[in-house]
Amino acid sequence: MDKNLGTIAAGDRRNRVTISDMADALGLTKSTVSRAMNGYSDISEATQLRVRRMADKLSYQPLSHAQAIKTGRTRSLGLVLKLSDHDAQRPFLAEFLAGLSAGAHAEGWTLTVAASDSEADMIQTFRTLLRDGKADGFILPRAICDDPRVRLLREADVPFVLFGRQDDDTDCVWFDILGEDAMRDAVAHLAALGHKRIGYINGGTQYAYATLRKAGFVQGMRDAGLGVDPDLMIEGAVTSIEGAQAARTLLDRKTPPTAIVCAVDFAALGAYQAATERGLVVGRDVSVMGYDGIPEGAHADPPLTTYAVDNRVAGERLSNILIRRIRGEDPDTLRETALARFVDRGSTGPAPTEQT
Amino acid sequence: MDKNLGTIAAGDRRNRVTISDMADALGLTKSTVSRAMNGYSDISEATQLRVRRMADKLSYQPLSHAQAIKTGRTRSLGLVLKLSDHDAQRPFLAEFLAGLSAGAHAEGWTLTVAASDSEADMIQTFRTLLRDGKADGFILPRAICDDPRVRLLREADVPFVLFGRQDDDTDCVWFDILGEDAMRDAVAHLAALGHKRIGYINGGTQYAYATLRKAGFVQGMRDAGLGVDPDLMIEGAVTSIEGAQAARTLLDRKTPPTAIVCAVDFAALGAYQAATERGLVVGRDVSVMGYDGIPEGAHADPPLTTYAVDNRVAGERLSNILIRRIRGEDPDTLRETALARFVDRGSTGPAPTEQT
DNA sequence: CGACTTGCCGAAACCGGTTTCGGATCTCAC
DNA sequence: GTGAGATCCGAAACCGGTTTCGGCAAGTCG
Repeated sequence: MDKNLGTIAAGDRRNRVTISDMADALGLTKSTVSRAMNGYSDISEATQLRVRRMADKLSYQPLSHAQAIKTGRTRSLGLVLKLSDHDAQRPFLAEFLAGLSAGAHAEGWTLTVAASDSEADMIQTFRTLLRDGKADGFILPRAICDDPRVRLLREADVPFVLFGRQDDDTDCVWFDILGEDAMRDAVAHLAALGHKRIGYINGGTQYAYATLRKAGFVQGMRDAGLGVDPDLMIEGAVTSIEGAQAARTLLDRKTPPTAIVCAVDFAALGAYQAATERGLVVGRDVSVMGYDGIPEGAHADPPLTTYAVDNRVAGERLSNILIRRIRGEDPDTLRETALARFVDRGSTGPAPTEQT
Repeated sequence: MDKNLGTIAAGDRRNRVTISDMADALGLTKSTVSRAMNGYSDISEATQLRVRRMADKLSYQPLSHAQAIKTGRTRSLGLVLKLSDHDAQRPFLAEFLAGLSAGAHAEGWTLTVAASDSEADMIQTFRTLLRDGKADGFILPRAICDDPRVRLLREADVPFVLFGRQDDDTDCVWFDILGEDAMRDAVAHLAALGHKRIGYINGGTQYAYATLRKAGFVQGMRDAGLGVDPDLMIEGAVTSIEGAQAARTLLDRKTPPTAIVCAVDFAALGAYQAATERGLVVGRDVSVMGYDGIPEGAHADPPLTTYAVDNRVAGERLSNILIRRIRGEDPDTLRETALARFVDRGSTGPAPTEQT
């Protein structure tokens, strides 16, 4: 057992075990230790093993910024937040960060976070972070169509991973939740309850997910043998205000829907309000389903039936994928998806009997 | 004008301007350039100026991890989030991070973020980050009484800055919002509306702010010439559930309060629910005031009157203070406070006329 | 049995900075 | 005119790693 386990204070920076200590302890040279640690094939298996064993006996880990000066890489992942997105990502951010951090930490990496106000600012932030070697690759949350970040990083040949999918897959890895499956399932759920006129409130059309979820909804309608009425589909609601507005439009149609599927929970909560304004009881007079699993949904009245996304796991997977990408693994093996979890709460019910 | 402004891509890591380039361009040696950049007094004023001018002509900035290998410092700030806090800090996190990042960026620093599940894990995270030189100092959000993080960092002699205040100020710098002033002001506001029986729902007692805000409330009551009734004060409500519970207790007293001041917005929203359950209309039958300025408050019915905290500014100030602390400025000049902004919305009204 | 690989490791240069040490020049008093 | 300081900068070592290059010993082949 190592006895200096207790004194891991600041002074630790001084009596940190270095590669020279390793070399001395093993009777080898620095270069051999280094190449052994990095798995070079010109070091014998036996020596590699001996070095590795000594490494975790002395709990030696190369200083990332010491390696960086030669290799340019610091074992850190970059995350650049865009402020205008914040309203939307607010509920997820904490868990998402926790996941990212956990995924990075598991491999001995760290997470560098920056924020930017404008898009131009964001691009500049990427460049600075890269130039100063503060990040070896980037996590890009909220994939959007024809993403400027993707363009930048691709042409700069810098590794990145998307949260969300992208049309052009070349050299592009991602993790995503199958929102389209959720939307399809939502329709099936409602159809099973007897609903025939089902409205759909989509999210921001600039985001990649919007197209997918909408397609999922349409597919669900087809699967259920229901007609798709363009008049019952509205785009671009990501806040509860926008959701309320959209729901008002839907509920004021001549033949209003008996159920509304929302691509975003916030919009669904807005739909609650629109329904209440019209004297409709959610879950009885009109069914509402959301997607995201925001905590506010659980406390709404009635609790919102939705598809919950595990943002912690998403973060973990994203970090892991990005690290493997940076290490050079084949992009084609680095795309993952997961399913949203159906949370059946009180906001859906049997279709009200017709009484035109 | 520099012509390679367009090619700031990844290759930039190669044609980055180094200290040797600087030395060549100036006809000096690396050591002179280095000492000039760092303001050593054995370099003449004239030379320092010449070097600095060339530095921003070539836009030279020393590579932080190259300096780190000798100095041990990487110009990066550490932030360790504790997961169990997340529910509470969720609404603020995005803006807080944006502020921290902006404050760091303004000085050419970066932000390293980590998350931890347990407290033991958190301590370990601090140590790892320190040992690997991933952070030169830490921002500690949510100051708590007898903070274990403070103990650790203090004995390790690592710089840190608190968001919130601490009893023991020695070598300890902080930024804080004067919550006690807000609470005092809230009482004055209500007293001016004729309220005499005012309830108080405090936040988590382990947090430093709870003591302060409570004291502010008490002071406000005294200032208004009102008696402080311990039966109308409840501790430890940080969620809307806990707030509802506390408000129920208050509203079910023999002589219930006509107004309730909450140390935390979430609790105030819970109070809304408790009031509604009892057929009371918030803003008419009972006044409610909160603190924090969460966005949900603005959309509540009626919109919550509260004291808004600017978490972006807080983050900015915290970064700035920490950086100056790391640079060695006198701690006594590095403590700042700011005021919460009163947001008068619809949740308060004149005290109902007595009708016992 | 000698030449040619091959496997394995050491020596030394290098990365981009910082820091110690010492030496050249200049000033000034005596 | 000279010795003592003071001023200012260069030379070189150093930090903790990586990488290139070359050499030695063992194995292979004709």
